[in-house]
Amino acid sequence: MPTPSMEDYIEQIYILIEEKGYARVSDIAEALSVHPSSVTKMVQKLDKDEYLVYEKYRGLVLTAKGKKIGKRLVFRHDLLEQFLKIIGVKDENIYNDVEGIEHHLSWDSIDRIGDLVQFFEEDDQRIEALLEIQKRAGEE
Amino acid sequence: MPTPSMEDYIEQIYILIEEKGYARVSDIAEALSVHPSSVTKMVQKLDKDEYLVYEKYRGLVLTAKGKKIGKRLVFRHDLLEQFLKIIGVKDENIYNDVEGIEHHLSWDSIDRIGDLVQFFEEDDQRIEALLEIQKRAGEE
DNA sequence: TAATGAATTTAGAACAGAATAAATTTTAGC
DNA sequence: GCTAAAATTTATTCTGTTCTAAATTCATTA
Repeated sequence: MPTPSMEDYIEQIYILIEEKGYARVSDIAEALSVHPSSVTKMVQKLDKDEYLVYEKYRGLVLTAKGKKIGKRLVFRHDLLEQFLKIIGVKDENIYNDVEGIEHHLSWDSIDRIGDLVQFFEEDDQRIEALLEIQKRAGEE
Repeated sequence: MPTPSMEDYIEQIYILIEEKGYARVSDIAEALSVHPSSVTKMVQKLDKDEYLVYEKYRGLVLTAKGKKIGKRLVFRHDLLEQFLKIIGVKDENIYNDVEGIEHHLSWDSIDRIGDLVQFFEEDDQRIEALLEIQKRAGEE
């Protein structure tokens, strides 16, 4: 099992490769707001645990295992963003909150939140009713 | 600002004092599944930061600041438990998930989740509809 | 193809939180 | 009050992640 920090790296590497075809140390460092030397160290660990294949100075490629996990992590991240957006959390809080909680929810919870998103997407009146409650709560 | 770990301790101390009138090092250790020596160290830090007053070997009392925060933390924890329960997360996952995410959500998100709980409590049909979606999703 | 600047890696230290083991203090039973 | 057991504390070590600073490798271009 990857640690939360390892998940951050795998997720970000997956996104970078999806977007640009490759993931350089410096890109990863920038995206995660850490120093390049931290990336190198973590990438060595991810190689040892076989989430990716890393060649010193040359770059890295996700393994099948790494890709599979990366894909799920990105899905989870996006779902949580969607969820917070739907229930009306301010944009400025969404990214940090998702970043904080994504590593700490069971897949059971993720699936239930998926159903919940579905629930609201299926019928606009539900969101309307929720907004109504928020207006009421805000006035108190 | 307390760190997540500090929040765990403050929250648990608040609960113990609420339940039994006091919080011994060994009770805190047991409740948080850490060793007593770790509790001592953290309690010293919480004393320095004025969340509580600690007297070596004798015990501790929350300050006004500690009580106020403890109360909010317990409220937040309970709300998140309620939320996961409502959306159908299995009991066996609820505690760990709440424990994991409670320290990482903005109060904006907490408030929106509060509204959401309200939304479902207000009308049983809403929960029914959600259950329906879950049944459907489970069959696929 | 040699030099320079950019990117990467290594080595070592910091930091937070927790563990272990040993020492100290408190509490209970006699 | 004294002693044994329980609770607590101290001192030290460990783990995981990050940082800094220095060394190395790579890439460009002249």
